[in-house]
Amino acid sequence: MPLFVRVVPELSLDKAFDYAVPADLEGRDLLGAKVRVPFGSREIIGYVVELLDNVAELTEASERSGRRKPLRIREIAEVLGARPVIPRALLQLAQWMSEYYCAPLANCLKCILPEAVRRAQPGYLQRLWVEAVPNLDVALVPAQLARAKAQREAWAWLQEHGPGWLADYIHESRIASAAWKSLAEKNLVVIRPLDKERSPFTEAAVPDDGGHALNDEQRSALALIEVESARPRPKSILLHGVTGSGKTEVYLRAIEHTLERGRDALVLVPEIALTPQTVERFRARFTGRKIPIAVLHSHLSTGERHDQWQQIRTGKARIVIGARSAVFAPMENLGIVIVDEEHESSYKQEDTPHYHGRDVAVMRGHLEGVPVVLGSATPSLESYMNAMEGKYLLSRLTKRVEVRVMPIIHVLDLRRELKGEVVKKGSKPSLLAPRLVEAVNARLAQKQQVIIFLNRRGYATSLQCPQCGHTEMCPHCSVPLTYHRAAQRLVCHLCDHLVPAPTRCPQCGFDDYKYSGAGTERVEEAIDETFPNARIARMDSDSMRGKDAYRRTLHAFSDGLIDILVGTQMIAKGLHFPNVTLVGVVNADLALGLPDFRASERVFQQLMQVAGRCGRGEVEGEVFVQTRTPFAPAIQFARHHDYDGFAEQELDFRRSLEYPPVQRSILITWRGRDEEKTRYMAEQSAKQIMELVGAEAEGLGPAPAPIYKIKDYYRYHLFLRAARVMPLSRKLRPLMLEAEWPEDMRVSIDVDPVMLL
DNA sequence: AGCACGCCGACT
DNA sequence: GTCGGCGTGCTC
Repeated sequence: MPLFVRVVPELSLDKAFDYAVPADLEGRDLLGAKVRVPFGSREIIGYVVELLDNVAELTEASERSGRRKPLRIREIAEVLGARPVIPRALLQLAQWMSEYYCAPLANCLKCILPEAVRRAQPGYLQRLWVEAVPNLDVALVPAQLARAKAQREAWAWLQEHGPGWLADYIHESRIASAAWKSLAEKNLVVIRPLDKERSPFTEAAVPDDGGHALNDEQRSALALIEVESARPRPKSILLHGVTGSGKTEVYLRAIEHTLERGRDALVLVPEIALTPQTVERFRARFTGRKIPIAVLHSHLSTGERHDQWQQIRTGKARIVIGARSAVFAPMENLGIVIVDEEHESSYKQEDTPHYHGRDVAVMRGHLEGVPVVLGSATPSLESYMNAMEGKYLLSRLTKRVEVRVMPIIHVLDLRRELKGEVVKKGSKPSLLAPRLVEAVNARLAQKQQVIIFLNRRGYATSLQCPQCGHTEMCPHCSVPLTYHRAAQRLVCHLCDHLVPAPTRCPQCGFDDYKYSGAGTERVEEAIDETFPNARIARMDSDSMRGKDAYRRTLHAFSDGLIDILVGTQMIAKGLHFPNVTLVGVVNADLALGLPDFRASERVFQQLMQVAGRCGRGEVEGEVFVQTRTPFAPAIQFARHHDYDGFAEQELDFRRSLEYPPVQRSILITWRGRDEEKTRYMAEQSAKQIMELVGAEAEGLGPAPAPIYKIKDYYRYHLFLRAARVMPLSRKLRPLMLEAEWPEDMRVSIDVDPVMLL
């Protein structure tokens, strides 16, 4: 019987507090329970994260703070709910994350319990709404607040932004809640709880597609999963299947098998792939059989999320489909985890804790004794290496279903293709090589469809003066501004800084300013000119602002109302259009130039991914890749559809430089407004870190980050490499969590970083 | 996070 | 003098 428990408060407080268990609560299942506890002069909500059996275990803090008055241990006031809100396995998972990713436990618990669920007490769908008292003589107010600066600011904020959610305003305006409350007490504003409305779930009936016969490869993949499911300590399985090889069918069968065994299934997909299309595929198979499916994605309202979560927690949902954070779905009867497109970098969370959905999934599977299936046409080198070393099992699907062949990939060397071209004064250089144009025309003539792909990030249109070479930079970030033609503006992609596009060069005054580069806008325009009779649509995050725009464009394309689809990443993923027979890649070089050791891997993955978009129907597909570096390994191996070849050579490269996955890595970033101070802090604490880790890790830096400044914060990196992460994390964690940094200095620690910018 | 405590400047 | 705003520190 535990005498004491450790509780993490439901506050943005990265600490745990110990409480005594009163006699009347003995025998209750407390681990993971939501509790009400006394806290200073008030009572708060918290979660029991540990059971302590004797006094000796009580707060190590009592030793540290021992010099002061002895610690008083108070009792739990109440246990909320009949059983713990956090399933045991998830609590363990949070504890592992906290250690591995060097993050506060409270922070990891937040990942596990969605906001909507944590706030879920009586008025769980209510939030505080603030608005000015109507019919107030606005002119008189400032005088009334003459002595209250913060309240004046809050009042001004409200005048400017109108009524809104109090929590949002406190956050955005950085004016403390006290000021707002004072305004309310002075009857200048009204703060009241308001329902955040919940939209009903639209459930269209979908016919059961019954499933297709499996080919030999699919059958053996399934067999492997089934055998593994039966083991007490199953290994994770890497399912390497080329695009169009029927991975999804294998998932569906594996899920069926799991359900038959009376267990539930969790499916993770990348955020961008979590489209109605994807979910349909699962619903088609299972809803007909009355198997409830829960979906978790970022666009759910608070209420919807809460509902879905409860469905899962109470065991009603048998299948859960969701993006990264769904890895924490509170299932208690888990039988299998599937991570589709496991190589996707969107599985990595960009803020603390910097966890990787795929890796957390693998750990969850390990903790719960269930197999984790990692699927991809282009596995990450991390997973590939794990498979080669026997840490994961490997299953392969090398053939496309229904005897469809892989598309032929033509590499067009732009340096040659466009050589003969004379760029006339005042005209723009061609974007598409004549051979590509010819091929597109041929396909259009046969009433087939075409996808033109370009990488927006690398290919953003920066503004360069043809006379002096001056490039307009963002004043707050060290990146060039991007030209948006429709709005005639220059925009920063990092901080959204926005200025009207200048008509003359700010540097030398040159007034025949040409906008170079080729964003989707420019490509669409060029394609319009080149193929005047084709119906063209553009798809990128700018043109797809509306909620429905995405779906409608895809429908139009699928119905054959569009001939050429131009777009970014968005159209590279998982779309299935049998009539697409040609894919053009405007420029494959972009990402190769990035200061990131994974650049080559990304280019390869992207090319394979895009190539997979065509030849999914009866007619053989064809891919044209334009590049100025035709002999780059990423391009050559992609051309031959040779994943293994690429992986092996890339792994050699990583081995020679001791980069991940051969060595593991941790990236520490210092950010500060003052350039000198930031550099100094980085150097000082880097020195401290290197002393601490000793020979265990090798450190590169501290050095200015590749993107030196973002939103007016200067950034310094320290890149640590080591054979193993956990020992390093254990050493770094206390240092990172306990260190006190000067005001306006932020430090982040990223274990297994994906982006090094 | 929120709530005490305490300092400080502005007014009955 | 004293009232209320706002900075600091602490909560098992």
